[in-house]
Amino acid sequence: MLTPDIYTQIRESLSAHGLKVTPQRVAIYGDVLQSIEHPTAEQVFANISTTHPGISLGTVYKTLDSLSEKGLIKKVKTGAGIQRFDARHENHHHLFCQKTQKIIDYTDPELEQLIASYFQKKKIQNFEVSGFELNINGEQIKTQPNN
Amino acid sequence: MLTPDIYTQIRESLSAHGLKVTPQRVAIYGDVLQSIEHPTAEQVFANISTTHPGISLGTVYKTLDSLSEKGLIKKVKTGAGIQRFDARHENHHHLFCQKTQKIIDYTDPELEQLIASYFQKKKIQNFEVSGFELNINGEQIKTQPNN
DNA sequence: GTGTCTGCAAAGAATTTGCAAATCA
DNA sequence: TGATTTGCAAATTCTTTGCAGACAC
Repeated sequence: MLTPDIYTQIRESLSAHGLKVTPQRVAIYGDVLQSIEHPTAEQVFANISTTHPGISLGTVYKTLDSLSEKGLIKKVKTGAGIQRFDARHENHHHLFCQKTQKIIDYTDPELEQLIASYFQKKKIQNFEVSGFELNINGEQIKTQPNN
Repeated sequence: MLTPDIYTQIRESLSAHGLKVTPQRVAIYGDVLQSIEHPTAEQVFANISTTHPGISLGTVYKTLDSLSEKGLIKKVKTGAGIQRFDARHENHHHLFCQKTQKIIDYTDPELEQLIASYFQKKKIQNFEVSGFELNINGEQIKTQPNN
């Protein structure tokens, strides 16, 4: 659950990016922000339908689009034909679990630094690098539960 | 243009993966192999329609699916809701041009080595890494033409 | 007030599915 | 011959669009 104070930040952020502050937008942005699931439009819609019964799926699509246009959220690069969204701003990477199809955030300043410094010294011909994300493929493994 | 000998390899490869060798499959796999564009199903369909006038788009979808199931090709992770395919086997990464939406292959053994050795020493909790791809975002820049 | 945003429903893409006929092994 | 694969068309799924009324500023 998000604290009220975060909703204040959401409102300010929308406003600062020239987007009118509507309950729908606050709810949608808030949901993506708090979600660790990298939700699809449908999932966001399902999540906020409980608190915003009247909301329409079209609005969710439009809003996710506006938010990603303004850079408040990002479209996650997946190999499937469905779009998923991510609201984290810091550089981070994604673990793709091939078994469960889950996408898990992965952050490590060391990795960040490692790749960034690679690009600093290595210039790619005819291409100006503005950022990067690492897709890490593999499988989630269960730790032995202590029964 | 692919040499006839590569078509032989395609046939053997299909066969070795338990897929029956049909003209359609050979054409589709061949097209993805030779394409540097990371084509969509529609693009493959358009490309091979000239040489295989009767082919159906549904077949292209089914075949791309079979091929990627067998690991002969891969679905490229993009941020858009359209699937694109890649037939390269060696580890390689992708440059995403934000201006033209083009996807360009990028290979560098040094980068490969850099990240691989990172994962060797750094274990991620509850996750077994089987591979990785780096998405490099930025813009293609024109080299000054010598006018 | 005025321009933007929402909800709805319809349209449009992209992809999948079912099945009879054709094809490969 | 028998199992797979194809082509076709219909069905689904995902996403976008247009527009009238509602809302934010």
